[in-house]
Amino acid sequence: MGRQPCCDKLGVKKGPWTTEEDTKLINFILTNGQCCWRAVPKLAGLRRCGKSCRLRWTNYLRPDLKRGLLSDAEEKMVIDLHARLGNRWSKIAARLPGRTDNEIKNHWNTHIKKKLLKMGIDPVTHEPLIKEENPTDQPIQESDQNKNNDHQQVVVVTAGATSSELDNSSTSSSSASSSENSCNESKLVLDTFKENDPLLSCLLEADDAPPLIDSSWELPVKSFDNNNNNNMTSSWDDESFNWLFDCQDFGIHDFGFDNCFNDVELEVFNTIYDMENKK
DNA sequence: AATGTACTCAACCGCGACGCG
DNA sequence: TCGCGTCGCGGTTGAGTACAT
Repeated sequence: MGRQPCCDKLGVKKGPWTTEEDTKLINFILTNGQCCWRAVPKLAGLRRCGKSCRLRWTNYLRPDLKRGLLSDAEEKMVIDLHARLGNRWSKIAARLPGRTDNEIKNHWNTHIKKKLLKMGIDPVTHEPLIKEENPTDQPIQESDQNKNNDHQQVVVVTAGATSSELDNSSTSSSSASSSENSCNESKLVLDTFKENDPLLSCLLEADDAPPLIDSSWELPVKSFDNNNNNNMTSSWDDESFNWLFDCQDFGIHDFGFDNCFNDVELEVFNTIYDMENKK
């Protein structure tokens, strides 16, 4: 007996989303918030599987998403977190505000992996790829890694920081190989690294804080006037409006938001829209 | 200009985790 | 405790695009 499909396959559309579908989904989430994803397609009038709706929203339509390539600081952060957490992209993404697990995963596979390999670093173990010095293919002990000047910074930072700083339950291969003895020594190097990288430092200092992306993400629906959905007092600021442009060159009218925002917000929106068009 | 190849990234699939009755 | 339904995650795919020949 096979597993039940996540949704009724019959009549469920697959493939790229159209602007119209995006509009429907956005309108629905904005007016109802994120509820039972399984029910979303039906309620929003979409011929999509709930899973697909959730993915589309979290990976593409969410207003707090950053677009474009990861910055150098973000890349460093991803490498460091990957060394600690392994392929737990959602955990990594949670520490990078505005970035999705899918985006980070893709970036890792297409950019970072190659970069690390070019630098002679195994992207899986974060250890040097020097066969001559390690002919038995045995994992390199951390004390040995520290002697390798060529890769010292990255290797020490990535491997050394694996020890329960972030996540005690980490099961990545690199985490499993880290030893308690070298923890303090590596921590010192990590601190040095953090000093040289303000963003990394900032993010690492917030280890005990809840995931940034979750706490900061607030749906405008909270500000809806229940008596009149058209009279929304949105919590979105100008930056959020900008997202609508940065996202995929949509305009507010494409989403049919004309009725969702009040006059002031529409005016702000139109001003931004005009500015964007003049660029 | 036409064709082949490499690359990117949105989207899908299947599985495990979790919550609830 | 067990079974079921749902959600979220990570791996993978494939369409679209860029670049090379």
